[in-house]
Amino acid sequence: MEGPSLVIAVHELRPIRNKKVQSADGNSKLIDIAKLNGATFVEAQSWGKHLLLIFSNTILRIHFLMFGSYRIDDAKAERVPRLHLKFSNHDLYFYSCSIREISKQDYETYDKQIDIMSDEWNPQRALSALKKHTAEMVCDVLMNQSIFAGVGNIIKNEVLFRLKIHPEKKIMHLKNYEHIKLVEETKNYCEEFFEWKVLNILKRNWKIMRKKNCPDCETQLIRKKTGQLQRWSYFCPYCQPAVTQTYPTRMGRE
DNA sequence: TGGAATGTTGGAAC
DNA sequence: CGTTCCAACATTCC
Repeated sequence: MEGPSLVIAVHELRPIRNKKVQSADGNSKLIDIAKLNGATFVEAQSWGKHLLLIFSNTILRIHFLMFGSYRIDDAKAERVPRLHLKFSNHDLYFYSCSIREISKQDYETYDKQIDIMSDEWNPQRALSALKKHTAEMVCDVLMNQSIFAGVGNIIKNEVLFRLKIHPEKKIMHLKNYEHIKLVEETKNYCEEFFEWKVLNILKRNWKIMRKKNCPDCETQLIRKKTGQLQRWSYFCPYCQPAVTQTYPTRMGRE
């Protein structure tokens, strides 16, 4: 789950704000579930890919990783939730996610300026951070959660295609204007991701993610695990040429 | 239908 | 002891 989806989660949890936990259960091992009984759920907040549940007596940090999910009322059949909270008006379920309790001090170290979905997100900080990671591949830097908190693999691939940048290009090999575009377009795409996700039309707006051919030139896309993170990159070898590579022949032309 | 995939972590290995 | 690497986890989708 990527940053924009977390913002949606926060919104969906608004009706439960300031409600008392009537009962709590689940199979989460790392938290003291009993402690939540009788506590008041104050509100949810997000930071990057973290969902923070603020209670009267503690703060839980939820990370959905690849397969995590949540449900309001509509429990999944035959599945034990990591955490289930019963309120007077709703039931809240979290599945296959990582849940941890964090301290007030941990909470205060969250820096909104690097959360791509925050109103306080600071593009200048991201830009100067790029200059500290010049020897790294752009695919890794975009997914670096201490630079672009909330950016995930979908956003990475879609942004790089929009900018026609090869995922394995090093930051130092990008032009100055490309550095600026990278920061700007990542924010833009995140906002669009959010809108599409709300309307349930995210996937149909993917240009390159899990596609076979380039939407612009029909060239067969490359699908490769790239960078230190070894996450799947989808890219067009024609539209997003590598630094040293010679341009491949455009499909349909010789 | 099996394999791929919106991700991070903890600990082994060096 | 610091850094790097990789297995583990878990579930939906096509």
